[in-house]
Amino acid sequence: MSEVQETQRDQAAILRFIERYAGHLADAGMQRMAARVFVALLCQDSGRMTATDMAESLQVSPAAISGAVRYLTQANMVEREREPGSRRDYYVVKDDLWYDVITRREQLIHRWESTMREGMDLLGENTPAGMRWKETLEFYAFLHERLPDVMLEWRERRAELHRKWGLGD
Amino acid sequence: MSEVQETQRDQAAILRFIERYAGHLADAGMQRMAARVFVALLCQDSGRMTATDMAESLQVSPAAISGAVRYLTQANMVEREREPGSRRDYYVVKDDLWYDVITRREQLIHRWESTMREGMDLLGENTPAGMRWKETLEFYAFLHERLPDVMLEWRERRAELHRKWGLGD
DNA sequence: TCTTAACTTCATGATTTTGTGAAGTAAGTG
DNA sequence: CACTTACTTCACAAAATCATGAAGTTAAGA
Repeated sequence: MSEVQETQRDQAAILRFIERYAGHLADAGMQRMAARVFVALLCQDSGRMTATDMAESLQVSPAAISGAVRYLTQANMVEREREPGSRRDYYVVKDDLWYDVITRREQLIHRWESTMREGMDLLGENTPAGMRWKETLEFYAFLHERLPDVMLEWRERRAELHRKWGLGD
Repeated sequence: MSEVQETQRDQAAILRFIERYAGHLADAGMQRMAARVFVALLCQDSGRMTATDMAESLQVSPAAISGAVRYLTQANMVEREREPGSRRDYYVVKDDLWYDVITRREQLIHRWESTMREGMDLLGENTPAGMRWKETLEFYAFLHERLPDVMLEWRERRAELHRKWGLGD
């Protein structure tokens, strides 16, 4: 036990952690494999991995990785990078990850607006049910209006933390 | 066409709307049947329905409703009410629905904290990967701290709208 | 007490989702 | 111009999820 270097990581434990946290994300509606890949990426110091690395460390087929990274890039949670003169794709998590994730999700919800408006019209704008949808539209408008400020506030807090942690922004 | 009363609702269209909006919620990770039941409830003037009503209007079995309302009550999106001296359960959506839904979801995420902390420790608090989880913990702490204010702000905005719409708060 | 209505639970079948292996495409490398 | 590596697509099988009917439970009402 004492012979193990302190900086050496317990890979098995990290894999279990990946499964556990990916499970949380899956509970919240994310595809399981995409969640695994995403969390695995978050556990890399570099925040970068090739598809081959992922397949190997998660013990799944390259095909599964292919599907997962398509989901993640479409959801804008991960970016694909290719070094010139190489066939190897690197997938990388953004620097200010949560800013992007939240902003994205808000945009998704914003696309439900037209459906809600239709519901309101069908039920009648001045009926109790119609007004419930009207209020819902107002709620999403409120979020759409207010969230950017809050996320900006986060950016400031984050910059401050990085200063404190000696990361030089 | 002109013989139809203006206040009469197009039930078929409303059912299609229910399916459509429930589909959005399902995309966001909610169980399909629970989403249907929830949206159906939102389309009632009273915001209340019995399980039997739901089964009938959505054309599904009582068993499916039973499962869906269990999900919804556990997720605190809907409340069960029983009138004394009756065997009929009414399910009802809260008045300030979105306040509760958002607050709930935030609480759910808060429960992931211990998992995240474990990840941070496994990776080493001072490694780049460990610091990413540290930052994530800070982000959720930020939300936990900031969201209540924002939702309170929503309550004020809502009260104002209700005044404008003549709903007397 | 017996009947009936309201709801739940459970086993089952159907559908959907997920991950795989195999085949295919594309792009560096010798 | 072949060879190899990196990745994607596709058909299929395994697994998970979903909704149902049937049986069970509880409680009101006769």
